Amino acid sequence: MKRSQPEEQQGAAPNKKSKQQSSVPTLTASTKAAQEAADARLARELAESEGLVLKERKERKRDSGSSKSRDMKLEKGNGKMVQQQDEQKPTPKLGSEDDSDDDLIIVDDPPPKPTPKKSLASFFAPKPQPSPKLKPDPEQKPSTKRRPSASPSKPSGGSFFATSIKKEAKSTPVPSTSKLVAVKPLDTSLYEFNPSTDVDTSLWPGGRMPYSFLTEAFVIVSATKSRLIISRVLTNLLRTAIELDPASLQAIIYLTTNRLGPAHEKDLELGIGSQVLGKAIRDVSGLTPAAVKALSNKLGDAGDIAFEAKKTVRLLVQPTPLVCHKVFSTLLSLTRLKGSGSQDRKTATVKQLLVAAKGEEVRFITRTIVANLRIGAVRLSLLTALARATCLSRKGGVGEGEEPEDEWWVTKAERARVLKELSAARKGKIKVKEEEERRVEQKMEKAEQLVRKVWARHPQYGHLVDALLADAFIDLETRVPLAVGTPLEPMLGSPTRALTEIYTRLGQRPFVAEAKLDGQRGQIHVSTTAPEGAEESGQGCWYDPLPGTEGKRLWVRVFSRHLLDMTDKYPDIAYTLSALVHRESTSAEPLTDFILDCEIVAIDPATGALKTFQELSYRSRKDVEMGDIKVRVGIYAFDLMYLNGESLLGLPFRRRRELLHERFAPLKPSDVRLARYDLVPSCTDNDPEKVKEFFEETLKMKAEGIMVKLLDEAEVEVASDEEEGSDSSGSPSTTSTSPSKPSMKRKGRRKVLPATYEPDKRADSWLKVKKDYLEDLGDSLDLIPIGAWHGNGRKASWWSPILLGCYDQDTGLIQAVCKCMSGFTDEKYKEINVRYALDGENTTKIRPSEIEAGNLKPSVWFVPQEVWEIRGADFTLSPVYPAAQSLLGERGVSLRFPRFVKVRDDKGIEQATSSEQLAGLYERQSEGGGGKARGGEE
DNA sequence: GTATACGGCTGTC
DNA sequence: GTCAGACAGATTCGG
DNA sequence: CCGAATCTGTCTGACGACAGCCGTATAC
Repeated sequence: MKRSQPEEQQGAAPNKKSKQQSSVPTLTASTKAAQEAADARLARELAESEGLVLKERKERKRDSGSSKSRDMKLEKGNGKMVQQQDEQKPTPKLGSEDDSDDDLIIVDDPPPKPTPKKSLASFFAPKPQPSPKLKPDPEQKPSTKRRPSASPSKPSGGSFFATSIKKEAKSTPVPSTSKLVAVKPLDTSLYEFNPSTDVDTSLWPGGRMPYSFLTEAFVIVSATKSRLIISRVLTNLLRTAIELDPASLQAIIYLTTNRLGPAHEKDLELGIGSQVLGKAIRDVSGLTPAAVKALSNKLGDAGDIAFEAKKTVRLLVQPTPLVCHKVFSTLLSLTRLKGSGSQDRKTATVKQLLVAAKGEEVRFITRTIVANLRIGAVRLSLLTALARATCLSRKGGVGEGEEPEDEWWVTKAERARVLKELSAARKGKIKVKEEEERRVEQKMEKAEQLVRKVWARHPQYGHLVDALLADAFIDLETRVPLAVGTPLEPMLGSPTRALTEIYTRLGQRPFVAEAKLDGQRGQIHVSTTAPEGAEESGQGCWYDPLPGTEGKRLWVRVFSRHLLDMTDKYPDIAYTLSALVHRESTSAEPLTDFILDCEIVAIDPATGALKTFQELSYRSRKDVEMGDIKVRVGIYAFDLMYLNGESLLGLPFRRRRELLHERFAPLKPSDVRLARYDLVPSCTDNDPEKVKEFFEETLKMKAEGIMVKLLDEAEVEVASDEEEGSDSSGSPSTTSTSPSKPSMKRKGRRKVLPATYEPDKRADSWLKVKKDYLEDLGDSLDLIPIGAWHGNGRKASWWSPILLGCYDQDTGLIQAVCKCMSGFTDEKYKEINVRYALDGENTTKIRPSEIEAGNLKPSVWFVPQEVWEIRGADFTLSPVYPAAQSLLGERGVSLRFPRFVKVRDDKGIEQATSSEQLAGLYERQSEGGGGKARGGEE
């Protein structure tokens, strides 16, 4: 790849010789790649310094005087450690700077970076009081409601800290954690909170942020639903990291977003789920499987279970505190455990973590391990927090103590002014509405927008964080640019319930309707000059033209919808692109690099007919060789985000589409082993009849429906009701002569719909109309609820999912068809709980003989008695559900995307959808006819 | 020791 | 993929 | 005119069917 181009430098100025100021280090392709490599290296090093891969650790230790001697123990059997923990009895000596006598992995390396100063803290900080209240914040309405106690583990009332710490203090002689508590709680107002004085770092091991500190933030965050509070806590958390332990920032971010690295990085699977973890919990706590099971039914969350289970365990020895960056690198190291015996080693490590974790740490480390943090904050909350934290605690770009007031930086002085204003306002002294605060808020919002924008185009925390730490927001977009080789978040469409809704949403603005093919989304990156460093780091792949074919040597990388790297799943795609680039190489402007958005669909290589999604999924996923491809695919392109060194994201769809059609005409390689390349079928005629025809056509080719895309930016009225199209087309400045009826509530606000490519947005300028959204087209069945499982998390007190069956009229048996958990309101769940109460007469522990359910084992069986209408998208051939199996052969029929619609009071179980009907519906579907498929209706 | 069946995890929609 | 629930902010209504 | 009620946009989490992959336990 060439020099990185500032993306979206408006006006498509064709030639931009890298105009970066030399003073602003930019993240060019090369540095970026180098960066990725460095990331990887760092990760490796971290991991190697851990107990698992440890090699030269001893040596290093010896050098650095402060070492602990026991690492070796770890080296032989991790599994033993747990036991040892329990048995050792030396009393922990608090605060002695060598306080780790026991040496679970995750501890104690001397800090890699100079320790942040922390002296001040001890002066200003009053004694840490262990009860930072979750107080409603001064400038916000007091909406600090706790979550309903549906998740039973949550502290109910009172300060959680206070209680948890008290307990801790009781059970352990030395309440070391209480010393780590923030002197001001993390939900302190942003204007008041000041990491360098308000956090007691005196016990931070080596100056690194302890895991318990992070956990505190988690506790507060998960105790509230208020986004404002969440954002504030996360902001303060990141600020303390930036100011006191920047080296941990990345680890902290990954830990709170519950990821181990960028999505597109390979081999980041933990391979640990609730089962493996359950075993670890049993081992550590000594509880019986039954006891754990009971907890599980009650709590419905792995972390809560671990927390409860661990309560019963008394450790004689206080484990050394966990530290954020170590926890992270330990998790990363789990990722690398492969091969025979790896399972045991993994559980051993997990057990060590569990043993080392204290109190709330147990809950969250467990959730982290099963990749379900349930904190009410993921990516987006974190990005805003990161932006705000950078505004408030910026590191880069300024010298020590310097605080220039500029458009980004929120200085101490400004914060003080806001505080003053707020307190004055509270006393009623000022009429003016918090001007100062508004100004500062706007500053931070601007920063949020920027960070989100940059993220969407380059979703990689490592790069983002480094860039922010180095130079905050200055030229951020060019330093962390859209780049070939790094995926961008895909643009999404918003669901649309009816074809007519297109016009109420878009008026008469010109649009294109495209077939929404049923395959797998692909984001294809191609370059004739690979991004530097890409090869070493194993990203993407060079493809030489296949022997005997025309092609061009190309570097290719393919990403999935969630940005996972699936390059080696589709070599046939790479070769096709090679042929395509070769074809264009004689044109005036040959293709050098580009990013395509497309759908990859299984096809019949002979006829080119599209095949079903299920058939696509038969394709192997790893290291596919051209020789043994069994499932042929076609590439159906629908958008172009980058072309020959320039980002096209800022162009209207009309232009992007033109470029796509001009430069990327269909290609049917003569070599059948290659993928076909085509443009997605589309219809530019906006006449409602034509659109409807097209929609039906797409159904015939086994598409799910259509995507409707606005061609040019437009200002549209948000529809009042039926008022649409007819008038709203022309001048946008309708000034609304208070439209028609005064009774109409909304008088139609106007809003701008961009036709640009908006990564990571479910934009209203893309509308997806799927057949199963449509009232009269999708498949709906009438099924009998026959069993259920205990719900998890939010649904821990309900039955969820619920097993459903159809009625086999020949045998009178009820055959399981699918599970269903979507479409129920909380109200409905309550009703279900009443009717199918665990000890009531409508449930049984053992399977009623009239139910046929294969190997499925729900927690309860329902006595069949009612019929529910269930909607789904497609029928699938199922290896696990017995429905209609006798009629179809080896496999039964099940339903894709099942959801509850309503109860059919008018039907008895004999009138439920029958096995025959099911079989019929499946067969009709595979014949390819669309059409109405409604079971059980007379 | 090798071949096979199975359970668990992850990722696609 | 599906869905419902929840918060926050914008808009409208009621007095 | 202001506060309450209502609507909208956006985010979050709780789970569906299936497929392949991987490690482990079992059979030969």
